Amino acid sequence: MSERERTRQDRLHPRGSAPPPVTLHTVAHAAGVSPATASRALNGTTRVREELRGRVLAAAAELGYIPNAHAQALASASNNTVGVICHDVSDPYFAAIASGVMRAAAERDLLVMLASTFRDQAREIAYVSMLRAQRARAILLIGSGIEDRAWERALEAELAPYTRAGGRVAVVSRHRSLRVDTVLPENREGAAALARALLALGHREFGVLTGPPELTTVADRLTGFREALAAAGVALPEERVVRGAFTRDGGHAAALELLARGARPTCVFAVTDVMAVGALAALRERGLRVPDDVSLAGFDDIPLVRELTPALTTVGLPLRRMGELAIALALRERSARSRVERVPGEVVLRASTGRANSGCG
Amino acid sequence: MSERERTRQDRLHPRGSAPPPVTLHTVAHAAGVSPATASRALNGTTRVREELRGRVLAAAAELGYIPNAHAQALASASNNTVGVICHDVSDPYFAAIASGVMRAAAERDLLVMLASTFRDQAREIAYVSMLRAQRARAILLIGSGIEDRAWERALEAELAPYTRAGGRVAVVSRHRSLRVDTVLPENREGAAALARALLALGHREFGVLTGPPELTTVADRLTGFREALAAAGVALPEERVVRGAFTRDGGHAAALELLARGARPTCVFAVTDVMAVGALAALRERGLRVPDDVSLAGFDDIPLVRELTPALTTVGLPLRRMGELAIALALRERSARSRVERVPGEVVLRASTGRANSGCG
DNA sequence: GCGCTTTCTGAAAGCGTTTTCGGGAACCAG
DNA sequence: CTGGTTCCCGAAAACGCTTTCAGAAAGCGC
Repeated sequence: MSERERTRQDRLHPRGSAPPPVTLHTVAHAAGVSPATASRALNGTTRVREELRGRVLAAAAELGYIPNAHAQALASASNNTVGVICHDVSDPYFAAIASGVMRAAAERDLLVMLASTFRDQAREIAYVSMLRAQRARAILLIGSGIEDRAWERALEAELAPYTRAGGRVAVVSRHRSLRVDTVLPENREGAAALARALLALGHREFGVLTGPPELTTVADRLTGFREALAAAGVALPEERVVRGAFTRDGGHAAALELLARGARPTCVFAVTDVMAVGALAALRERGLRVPDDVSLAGFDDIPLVRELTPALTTVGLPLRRMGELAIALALRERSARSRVERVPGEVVLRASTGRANSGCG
Repeated sequence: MSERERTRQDRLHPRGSAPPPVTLHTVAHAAGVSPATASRALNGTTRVREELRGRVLAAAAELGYIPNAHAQALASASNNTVGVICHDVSDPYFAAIASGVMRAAAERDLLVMLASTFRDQAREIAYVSMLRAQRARAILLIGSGIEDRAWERALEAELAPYTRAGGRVAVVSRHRSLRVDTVLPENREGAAALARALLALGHREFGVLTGPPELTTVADRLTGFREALAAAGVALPEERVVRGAFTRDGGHAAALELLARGARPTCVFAVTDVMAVGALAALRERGLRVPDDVSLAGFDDIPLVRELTPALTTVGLPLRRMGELAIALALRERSARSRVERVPGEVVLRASTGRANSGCG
């Protein structure tokens, strides 16, 4: 080891007690082979005499060698990380999907870099950029699709060079303005099915709690619900659909607003379970019993709604599954056209909905 | 550009349409400066003539240059990622802490690599190893502390070279066998305070639903609860504390078992909210009204317990805050001794607990 | 024993940055 | 003008790995 070689290390580990990092070079030296052979022995890319192979492995174990992923990535231009950008990890809906992603990633020995925009759009592009810098093998966007052309264009511009360079992109629960692989719940059909189920229970007077209309998830569910009602000849006056933030408190506020408008529906549909949770609390506060006075339904079937009293009627989505699908899609053999995996929702009737009660309010 | 230079690129981007990656070299060339100057202009590490600086920045923007994080990490031996290993991201308790970590990381422009062991110990060490390979600036362990010497020793052996090489380690909600920075809820004190509050409500007959005893979080809470009862001269017979899995269903099963043993406590304490959720369902199934027939209390104050009916009495922990603290701790000026940040729990009485009812069962 | 494959191995180039080092230009005082 | 600073900038080394390329060793038929 020449004198020159030490200078850099000294800089990096200024403390006197700095242990010399063990590199492939160290291992190779200890095993009495060249770094090239050591690399081959460790990675099994090429045949290497069994004896040497053993020596290398032993030396590596002995020295506690851990390859430098950065050097590997740099040299081989490959990498076992995927990036995930999530609308809001503290929302159970996205958390469940993310959890599915992580499980699938673990099975494939991938490391996931998870970022949450916490509902701040600007961060999304910033994160894409960071993940590009990391040369993530794939980038997954979970939720947060927004109908905003300028915005989408900017995002697309950021993504385009990435895919052109071989990166994979997939989105989950986000509308399809981006021409990438997509896992999409059948929001419209699900909401329609739910509406039909509620109609079958005899409901005719509905109230709807919805989120920001530029979120296409919201828009689709609203559309599906509306269409199904229309098909049955049931009106849904505009003042009966009230918009709130896409959160528990948003649902709470929206429900209050609905009642404040004097509406006395026999059934309330919140476009997400999270909003339904808030709505349930709001209805209670106003002295309404669910489902006796008013029925309540949500969408998503996040785990917690099963624990509510009454348990919430909703449209069930295989959240974890969706996350797994996204990874599978992104890592599958590359195809020219973007694929769409539609996942159906299943109406699950629970105690929060009952037969329509003629007398309410 | 010599002919030689193209060969590598061709291999990496085999498709004929492969665009030439834009590197620092490209930018420098376009700006008519050397890569060294381009690097300096971009990073602002050294003064560089304003005019050149402008040219470089313009060229970078024009070409859509994104630095290769791997090359940067390799060259500078620094890195802006932190690794987080979480006991189970799909558990609301850990998810909330992780969410705090992510928020804090975002503020510091750090990328987080999140891994979940999904309660499988073996994965923990494997992940530490992967994060070491990534040269993460810090590694955070969330939960999953287990009282198992052999195990802890193995983990310690994996961590030691990492910290020696300058890596930071912090743990959250995990007992202190590892000599690293720690964020620790005051489990014992919290449980004791809760016990006192319950005693004050007149309860004398308790049942306890607990998790795997080797999880020190569980053990500490149990101890605290027990001690407070003992201090008040109230007995807690062994058959009244039943052990279950550390999950919703574990709580459910444990509650059933408690009743099956013929116990008819006036108050049940589940060592975690998640278990309490299952317990609530179980009590209901057995026809017991909460809190009229039996009171129920948990620990953690995860968001969902506020939505239960009745809302759950529990010991509140600043979950997000704990995650933030962990990052702050890990990134703070290095100190020889490991620091411990103790976070107190606050008893929050909600509707699931009432005054002791002489007649129960 | 001689050429010709077939295996395996090592030297060295290369991945895309950062940082050291030294030199040239510009500046100031004398 | 000259000598000494001060500032900027470029050449080149270094980071730790993978992979190409070619050479050495071994096997084979003749």
